[in-house]
Amino acid sequence: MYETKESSTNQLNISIALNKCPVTYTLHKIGGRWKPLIIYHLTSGPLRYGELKKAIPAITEKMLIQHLKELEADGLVNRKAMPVVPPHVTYSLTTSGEALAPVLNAMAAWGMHYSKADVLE
Amino acid sequence: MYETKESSTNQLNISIALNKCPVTYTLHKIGGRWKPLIIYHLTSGPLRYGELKKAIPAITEKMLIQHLKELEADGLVNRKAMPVVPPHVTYSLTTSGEALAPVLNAMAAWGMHYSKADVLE
DNA sequence: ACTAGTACCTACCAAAAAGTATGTATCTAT
DNA sequence: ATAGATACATACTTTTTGGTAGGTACTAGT
Repeated sequence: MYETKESSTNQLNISIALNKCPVTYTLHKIGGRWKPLIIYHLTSGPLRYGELKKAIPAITEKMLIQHLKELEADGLVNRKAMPVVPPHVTYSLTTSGEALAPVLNAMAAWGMHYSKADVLE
Repeated sequence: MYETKESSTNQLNISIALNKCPVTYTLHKIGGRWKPLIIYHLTSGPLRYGELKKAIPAITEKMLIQHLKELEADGLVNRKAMPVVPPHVTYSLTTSGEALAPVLNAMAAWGMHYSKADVLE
């Protein structure tokens, strides 16, 4: 009939793909719904949490902060908190975050070229 | 307490992100677990279904064919079936699929550089 | 005492992506 | 008649990602 494995291979497969393919690795780091946009906005300089929120109106605070935490944990983004009240926190790209520029440019170029009349799908 | 919206904004947000960000668009096209690997294997020339399967042992047939269908629908991959028995089907990159090369190269370069001692996470 | 401002946190739920198991068609060779 | 080869299809489940709704802390200003 139908038996299910105790532990799925999902996590395993992630690391297989990560190990086999540096592209998958990169994809894994920038692959959240709003991560490219966040990184893009930070390329022109550090921004405060609230400024990022304003720059990406459709994002919820939960997703914004979740993505920021992940980007920070992945070493792409720096968080700098000033111990004042009300809080003042700025986010900026790290060296490896800035090194993504050529990647993002290549992706943007391809995307702009091949998304003609296709975006509304 | 807890009320739920009739229709979630998930789909809406996808298209917002896609429209705002060509990088997100590109990400959307190559963003399946095994898609980069599939595309990579096709860069050296057309392959049969079974050859792709052998090239990526960890992938299940369901995911392989699902990704191939999506890549085909997205215009990145061509499917050519010979009406013989047993079936003989080859997959190859389209022009836009081949145009991903610089994107994948940039991603691979970044990935290889920044994944040192990090892959085992 | 109360409100405003900033940057979060958390419990819960929904939707999407990935994985498991099994089945199908067709012809050739045995 | 049966098995082998090839390229799928499909029903169902699990895992991950994203969204909703609400709350917190801390101080300054009124």
